[in-house]
Amino acid sequence: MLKESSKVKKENISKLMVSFSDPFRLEIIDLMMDGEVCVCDIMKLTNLSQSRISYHIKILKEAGLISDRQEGRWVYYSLNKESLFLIKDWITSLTDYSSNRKRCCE
Amino acid sequence: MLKESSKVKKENISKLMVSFSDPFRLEIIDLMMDGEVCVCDIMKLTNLSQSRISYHIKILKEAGLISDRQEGRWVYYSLNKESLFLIKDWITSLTDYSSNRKRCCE
DNA sequence: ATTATACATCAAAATATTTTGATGTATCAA
DNA sequence: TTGATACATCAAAATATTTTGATGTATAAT
Repeated sequence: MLKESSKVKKENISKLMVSFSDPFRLEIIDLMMDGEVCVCDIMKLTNLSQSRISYHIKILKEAGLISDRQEGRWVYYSLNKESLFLIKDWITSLTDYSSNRKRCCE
Repeated sequence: MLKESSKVKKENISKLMVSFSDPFRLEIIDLMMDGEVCVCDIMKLTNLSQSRISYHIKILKEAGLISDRQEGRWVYYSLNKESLFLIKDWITSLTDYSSNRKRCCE
């Protein structure tokens, strides 16, 4: 079980996981593997509507999974590696459990 | 971008991510860090109703995140490490991107 | 056989998320 | 300063997920 001190982290994890839970967001994340993208890139590459993309981008941003950088009329989005490492650490903590004891109903 | 050959894997990832996207499921997963648990364990430790727990367990199971083992009247659930490694690998592939080129609108 | 326990399943209701199309804002080019 | 581009935001509609309470099934104890 996670310690009390990791409660804040756990809430982050929860938001990050939600941000991963939509197939279109996974597609957008996938596009960002190759580097920065702007909304118009995503439109061309996915055929999703502009407002639909903006909506999903917002969720990814609020979860802290992506960062943005404006340059003129364009906004470039890219994956936030720190968040990815946070998730990786959390998954690792799950795989590292060792005991296998039964505790059921007794 | 993921290769064509990893399409099936990608669908798995999607389901796994959805299974992580509910705070109560995260709690249940958290409990399983210490080893096997049965529904009655989870009931005691979380105060969620039995059918509610069964519902979430079902989603975790269908995503392949947990395995079950029946023993008499009890069903023991535990984390499926292979799935966890699958996710970890996918996250790693995201953190490993190197280029940072702009491709926007040109 | 009867009863209790542990859990699954179901349908309806409650709730949350996503999509759509319209409108708004900032930047830039002519 | 007009018009076009790039994107954000909004409210309503569409859709999906979650919760609830009831019922079902298998196992096991009496």
